[in-house]
Amino acid sequence: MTDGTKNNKVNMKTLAKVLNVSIATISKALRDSHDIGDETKQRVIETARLLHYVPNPYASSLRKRSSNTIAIVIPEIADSFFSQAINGIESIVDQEKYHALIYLTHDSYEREAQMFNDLTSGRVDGVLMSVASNTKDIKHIQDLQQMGVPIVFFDRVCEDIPTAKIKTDDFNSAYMATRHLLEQDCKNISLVTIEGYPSILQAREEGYKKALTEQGIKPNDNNVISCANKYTHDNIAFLKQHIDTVKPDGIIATVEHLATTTYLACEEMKLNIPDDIKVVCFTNQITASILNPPLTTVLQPAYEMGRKAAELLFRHLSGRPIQMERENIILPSKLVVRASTGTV
Amino acid sequence: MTDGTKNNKVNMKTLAKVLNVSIATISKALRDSHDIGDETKQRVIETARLLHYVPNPYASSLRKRSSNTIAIVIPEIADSFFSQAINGIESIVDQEKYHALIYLTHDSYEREAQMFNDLTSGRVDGVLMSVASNTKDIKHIQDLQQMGVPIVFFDRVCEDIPTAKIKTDDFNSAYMATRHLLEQDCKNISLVTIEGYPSILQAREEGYKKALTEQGIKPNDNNVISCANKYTHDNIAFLKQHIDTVKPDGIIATVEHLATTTYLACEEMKLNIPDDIKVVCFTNQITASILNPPLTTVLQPAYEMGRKAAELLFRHLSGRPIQMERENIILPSKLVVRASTGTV
DNA sequence: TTTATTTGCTTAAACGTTTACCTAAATTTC
DNA sequence: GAAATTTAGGTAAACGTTTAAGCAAATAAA
Repeated sequence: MTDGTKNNKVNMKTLAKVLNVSIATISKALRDSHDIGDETKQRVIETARLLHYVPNPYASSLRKRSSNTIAIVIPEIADSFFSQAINGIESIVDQEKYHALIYLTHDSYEREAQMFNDLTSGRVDGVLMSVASNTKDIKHIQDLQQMGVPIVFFDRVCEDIPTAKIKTDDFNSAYMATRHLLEQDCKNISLVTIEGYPSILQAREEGYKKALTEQGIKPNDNNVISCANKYTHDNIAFLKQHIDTVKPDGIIATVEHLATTTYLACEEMKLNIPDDIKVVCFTNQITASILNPPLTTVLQPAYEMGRKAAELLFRHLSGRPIQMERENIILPSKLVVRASTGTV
Repeated sequence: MTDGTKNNKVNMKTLAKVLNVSIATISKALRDSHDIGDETKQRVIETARLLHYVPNPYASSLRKRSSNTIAIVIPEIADSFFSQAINGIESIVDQEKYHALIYLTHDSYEREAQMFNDLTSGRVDGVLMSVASNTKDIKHIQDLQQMGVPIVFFDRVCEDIPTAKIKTDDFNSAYMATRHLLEQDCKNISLVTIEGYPSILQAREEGYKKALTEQGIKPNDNNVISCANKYTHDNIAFLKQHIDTVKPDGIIATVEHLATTTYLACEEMKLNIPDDIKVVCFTNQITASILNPPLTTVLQPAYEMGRKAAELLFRHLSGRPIQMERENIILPSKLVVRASTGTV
């Protein structure tokens, strides 16, 4: 049976035999080495094309001790921020003719540590990552870095690792969001966040508190509620209970999936947004503008952050390394005001 | 300077030296070969752990001619369907201790063909893919398959390639969606779709037409409008013009980003959904239920499709290959009725 | 002319595994 | 107790590249 089994793979040996030159000549010709004459180069390139030669990446990586591959390590993917960030990353990876391995930690430290241990093998030339929210012990990250693998953090950075970081101004945008609610006459603003506390959520909480304090409002721990970090009905019930007891007139939801949670909780409680309660959410969902009512959002520059992170990594990778730890870039988020925080 | 340069990498040679055995013994011990005594195995495993030995994947892949890696080739990623599908895929990839390379075609045949040409190198053991909408020439796919690389299609399948396919019932769900609109008394239903026509959109169009025909309504080409396949303001203008001239009382939007387009077009034209015009959209966005008004959707089993596709691929990969071309799985989509198609 | 340099290619080792084949000792079988 | 088998390892080749080192012929410099 003439089935599709891995057949007649053409490699450098094949080309060498066909052209009656050495394997080294093939290799050098294809890499456009100065060692090889123009005419020979042309002949090699031509027959390589003719025979559909494609270099074996594993042989090449083994020998060169570099893989033309990076890892993208993120908590989750079904999230507008991360999928848009990947788009940004991909735009650079593609341009650099690199390859991207994708790893989801599901926000678990254990998985993250395990993945990092694997990456220790030399599988990738660099890592772009958003750390898991419950990662406290950072030894796995330090270990990988010590092996010489460059890491660039984006969004959920790890402050204790000296390397490039692409962040957005979480503190400030939470501050602005809270200010906005205060200006809309909210007196009792709750922050709906998630447990585990990645540092960005910490920053958002602090921005929120700063805005309150500035207005002479003493932040109350009862106004901060921590949900599970996934979209679940339990969160809705939990939030309803919070609203019932604390009776906030404004809510800041710190992560994307809490938008739906908040809206559904309000709907079930027959609370009108924005009349009874005003809502702002950190989200990149394009549907924000067609929600009921349109949702005021803190929009993160996801694509740009991914792109910038990748750019930095490749700048470090190609040519001489740069001083990664000095790159600490903050791209601004944007408060997009819509009907959920007032009459438009 | 004691900086983090690729240092003291511990490999099998190191272990062999430390334990005073041959490299072969190390290799066999770690793979739990029958050739090695239990005591030696333990010693090897122990020191490997102690010295943080992690096998070099490139050496291993080169020698074994298999990579423990698959490719995920999809048109785009900032789309709920695809990101949820990736979640499903990842659940299996992780379990099988495989690695996943991600490639975005941006719906371009040229990119897709180029990627497939690269994959010819043996970089991956298998491919999970959703084909680009403008892919007509399928030689690149055939070539890869002929090299012995198994391919599983999901969602946007290529019917002419004999291999496993995971689809959803596009024809039927479009039929059901149209029926639903008809039952809600729509008389003039438009289909808003995209140019390029992947086969699934073809199926959706046919389901739509079937439902109309059944009700004695002759499908009119004027009722089918093709937008650009990305979220753009031009699409909104284009759709507004369509609504203005054709005056549909029902709209079926065949891809996710057209939901926002449709809602915004209606809003700008001061058309009330569902009173003036009813809307159904194929989308997996969780915000559908909190839109203004909540959107009736055709919800695809994205996670399950990704998972199933990966399962099939790995069933083929591990153990004896299966008859891939006989696997043609159809997972049902679900029509979730909400306020956008009537009074709830 | 002789010597130095450049050009264009070859040889062979290396990257870190895996595995077919070999071997010597220990054990079993008869 | 001799022969057969099993056990526990070792040797070396192979996977497909890249590259340092070498070398003969051609060219340039002296």
